[in-house]
Amino acid sequence: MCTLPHGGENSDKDQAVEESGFKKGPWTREEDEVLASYVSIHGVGNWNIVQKNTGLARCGKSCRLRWTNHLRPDLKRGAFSDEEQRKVIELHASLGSKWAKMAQELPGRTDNEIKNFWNTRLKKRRRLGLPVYPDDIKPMLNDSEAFPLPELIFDDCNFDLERETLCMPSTSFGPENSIFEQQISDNPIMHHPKPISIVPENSIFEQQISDNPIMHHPKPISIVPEN
DNA sequence: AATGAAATCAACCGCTTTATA
DNA sequence: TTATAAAGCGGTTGATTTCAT
Repeated sequence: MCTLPHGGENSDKDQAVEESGFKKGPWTREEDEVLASYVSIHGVGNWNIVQKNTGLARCGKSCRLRWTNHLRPDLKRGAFSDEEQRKVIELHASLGSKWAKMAQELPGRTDNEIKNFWNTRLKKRRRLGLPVYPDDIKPMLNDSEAFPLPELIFDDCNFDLERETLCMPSTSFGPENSIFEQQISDNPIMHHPKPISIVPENSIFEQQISDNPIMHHPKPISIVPEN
């Protein structure tokens, strides 16, 4: 593990290299290029030897995270579509805070993205006193599992996904969830889509692919497990 | 235009799970 | 079977950006 002592950072964060020899903080374009090139040749995994083989001053954990969240060629980027938002809500209702599992159902999205999206949304809606779920989605988990913080939640409100507005509050919610189970079987959105490969416009990867011949990936990477 | 608040995003930390010798 | 390393995961933080006043 690349755990580092607290409070030991240099003032120049970008250039800071800790006692352990590993650098922290934002990745530079050059570091991204080194890591992406390495992965294109050797594939993913064995993150701890990346540093040894490339000279990157990053621990394996940091390399894995950077690849997973930013350099993977199949990442979507950009705002979540209405459909994706809806799916995140549905998945959260059924899984709770299982971000990695949720990411498996949303091709091109990372667990970190989904987590950030959800936390932002949750915070906003709590502040506005709006229900976390639209009225047609009931959480399968009990309140404390779905929402660790104590919270007054209105339910059975008509929720406009686009405008995020509360239309008509009525009753409180309970743990019953038969409606949701029905939705999973009825709703085509809930069936796993096929993995797609997208290279985001203006991404580092796009540029590398066009600039660098070794960036033509020998191994397609799927983030969605085969069913 | 300046400023503070809110939102967003990237990255780290620490714990858990899985793989391997 | 056990110990260790590696990988995975969720929570959290802090920097930056955007928005409102």
